[in-house]
Amino acid sequence: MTDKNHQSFNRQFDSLEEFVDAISERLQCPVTIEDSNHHLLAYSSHDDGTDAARISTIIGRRVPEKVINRFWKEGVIPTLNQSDEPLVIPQIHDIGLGNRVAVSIRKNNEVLGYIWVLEVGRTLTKEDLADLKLAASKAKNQLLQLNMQKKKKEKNHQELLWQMITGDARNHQVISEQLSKIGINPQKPLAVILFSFDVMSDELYKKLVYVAKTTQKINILIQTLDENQVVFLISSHIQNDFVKETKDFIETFKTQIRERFGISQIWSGCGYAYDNYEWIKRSYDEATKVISLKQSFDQELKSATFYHELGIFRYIDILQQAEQVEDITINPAIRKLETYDLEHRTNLLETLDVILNKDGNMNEAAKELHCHVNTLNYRLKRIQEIANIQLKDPVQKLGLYLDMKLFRGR
Amino acid sequence: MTDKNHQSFNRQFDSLEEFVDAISERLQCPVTIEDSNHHLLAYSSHDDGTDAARISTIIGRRVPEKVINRFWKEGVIPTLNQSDEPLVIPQIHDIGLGNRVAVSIRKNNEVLGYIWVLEVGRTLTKEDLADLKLAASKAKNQLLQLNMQKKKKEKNHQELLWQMITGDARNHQVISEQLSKIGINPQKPLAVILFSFDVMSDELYKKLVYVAKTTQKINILIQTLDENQVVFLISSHIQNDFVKETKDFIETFKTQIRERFGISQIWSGCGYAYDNYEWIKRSYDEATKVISLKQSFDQELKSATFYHELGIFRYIDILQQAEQVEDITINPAIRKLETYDLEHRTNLLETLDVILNKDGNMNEAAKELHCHVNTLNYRLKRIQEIANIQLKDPVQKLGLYLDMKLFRGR
DNA sequence: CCTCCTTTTGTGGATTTATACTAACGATAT
DNA sequence: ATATCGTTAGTATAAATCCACAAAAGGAGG
Repeated sequence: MTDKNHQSFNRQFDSLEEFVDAISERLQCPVTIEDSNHHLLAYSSHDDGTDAARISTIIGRRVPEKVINRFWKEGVIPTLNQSDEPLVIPQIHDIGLGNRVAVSIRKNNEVLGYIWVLEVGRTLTKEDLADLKLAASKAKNQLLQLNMQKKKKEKNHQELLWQMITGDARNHQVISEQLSKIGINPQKPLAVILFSFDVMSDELYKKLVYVAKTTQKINILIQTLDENQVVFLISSHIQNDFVKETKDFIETFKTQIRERFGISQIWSGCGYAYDNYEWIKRSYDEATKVISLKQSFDQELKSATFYHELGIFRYIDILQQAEQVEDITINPAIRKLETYDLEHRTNLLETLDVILNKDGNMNEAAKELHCHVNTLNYRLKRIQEIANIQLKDPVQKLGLYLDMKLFRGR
Repeated sequence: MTDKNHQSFNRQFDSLEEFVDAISERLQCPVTIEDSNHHLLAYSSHDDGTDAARISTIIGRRVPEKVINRFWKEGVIPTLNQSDEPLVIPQIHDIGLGNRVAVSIRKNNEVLGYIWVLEVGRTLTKEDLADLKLAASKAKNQLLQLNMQKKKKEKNHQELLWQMITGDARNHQVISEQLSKIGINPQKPLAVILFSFDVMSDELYKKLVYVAKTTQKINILIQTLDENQVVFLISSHIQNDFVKETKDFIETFKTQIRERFGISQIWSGCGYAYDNYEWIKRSYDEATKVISLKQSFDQELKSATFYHELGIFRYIDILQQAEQVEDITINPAIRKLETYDLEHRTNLLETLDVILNKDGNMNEAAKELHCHVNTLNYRLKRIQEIANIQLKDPVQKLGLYLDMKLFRGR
């Protein structure tokens, strides 16, 4: 490294832009600095050749999701996260990435961001790489400062989120103003998503937020941690797209958490998106209920993400409480089937349960029970005879369905 | 009338049997005496010729239901009830009735019973008829005495019934013993049937009990009146037959009340039949709930008679109460359809309701809505788009069904 | 052992249901 | 007026469901 360069990295920079230009000048290549979430912090201005990925990054002010994802799959980001050495990355043509070199900006073990150098026209020498490493260590101070501001801001955001979900902030107007004050002005319906984990740590939480924010499938306004639960406040565009996009997000999120960190036991739930911000608490409560009910009825609710998809199970706990108080007897039909099953070593009650779960679709039910459709039809006939019920009558059918669920809960 | 005869009717008779033999002797025909419910009280012993109906009556200790029914249809019994004149009834061959003469035994306007004279070998003269009328007036005293015993017995019965349905008598053993004490020893499951009327009077109550007892479709152990409601304690044979027979009884009962007294607004309900007599109160409560729910959901529950046939509606009121307390919002799907209906002058909400009531049977639903099946399919598709729901998912479908019912209750 | 009863599985044919495509109509906007 | 959209029906065809019947397997009890 030359003295000149050494000095140039040591001097005071007014801004990150000046700094990135200095690196670019030294290496004679386009340079980009990102934060730990791959959001663009600064990019060198005097760039002759730039690849598609860099253009997208600059335009979108963040690295495109598919690029991040690819870097994860290729092991690039994990490697960067684990060392402060520059990493040479060969070009990946199909997503428009030229040859580049990257290094993480870090304080001890915490990654604060990344410097990316695009190798345009030349290949970096060992000396260049050493200087790049030096530059990364110099960038640390700048990013630390930014990071502290960000953390402070986030604290404010989180406090507001807590006020909203605990019901402390009750007035739509007030909430809206406070959101504006901290730079969030959605003018859109807001909803709460929850993810619940078996274990939780500060480190894991950071990873989760990182993944959630980098999937870019959805607009996360505020996030926070509540014991083992991650709370996201999100904004929707149009109601219908919102549902689809959110489901997509949750799907991707879970997949990536599983692939990248090997965690597959994740419960998720999402409340309605409400225009009126008074109801964000309700959205949170709904998301909570989704999770707790999915934990109790994982089979029945495995395709449910939203509160409205809980269907009949929204009422289950109300009824269970009332049942206990009023001491209503178990439906005699169920009791009779139970007795019959015991006496004849049959499984009519389970059969009925499956039929009800499949809403009378005998083919599906037969598949699940590994028996012939006709067998199932025969059993159904017997069930109706024995239990003295009429499944053709929707009223009785629904009643039995509920009874079965309530019955199971004992 | 001869002095001899006159005297013979005036003398003291030790029993109704002696009395009926005296009439038979005088008229030279078989004679039968029934109480007001057509139960056999006495019959003449020295009978040469007897028709099928009389044999059945004597064997069964009461007049067969089809005979009673026929006499009502022919206007015989109404006529007898309205006058104290003997009535000559031509033979009705198809139910085995020969020629006969009947007269009501009455005290003022109250009918206490009937005397039947079978015209075997001879036809009664005017003089015979006058003597028969005299005999009827003499029988009054005997029947009045019987009637008073019966009423007293009934009072005891009713008191026990009240103890059971109010829960005063809690112990199975005790109830069973008390039933035995008053001559009822069913050793069978017992249930409560209720009939509720818009108006009620002592006279109507008597008529109702008369009809209920004479249909002979079911074994009524005790009956009583509770404001506008008639309460029957009934015993069952086998569970399955019980349901069928009871439904049959209720059907017949309502038909006859309508045909004979022109009353068609009748609510009915029946509780389970319980082995354990502690639960007779529960049977009563169930019957009460059947009636009140049928009054609220007459369309949905028009085929329901028994508590177990209430299906999902058993839970409706629990949920409605909880809804009020917790102030749960109306399902957004319903709200959206409502809005859409208003803006486009459509009936999607009603359409959904019918589809749900018909449990997804599009043909039936189309019939009810007077539209083409394809139209309905199209509407369903639109409904699912607009409301963002998925009726293929049974969980959502059931949830919506409940929401619609709860929603309607506002 | 056989017999009776329940249960399972299979077959064939009638009926119902699902789906795609099309014609037609009326309201609304251009 | 013309085009477009949402709506209603009709037809045709494939898919499924339903139903009656029969063969066969397994168990309980004599």
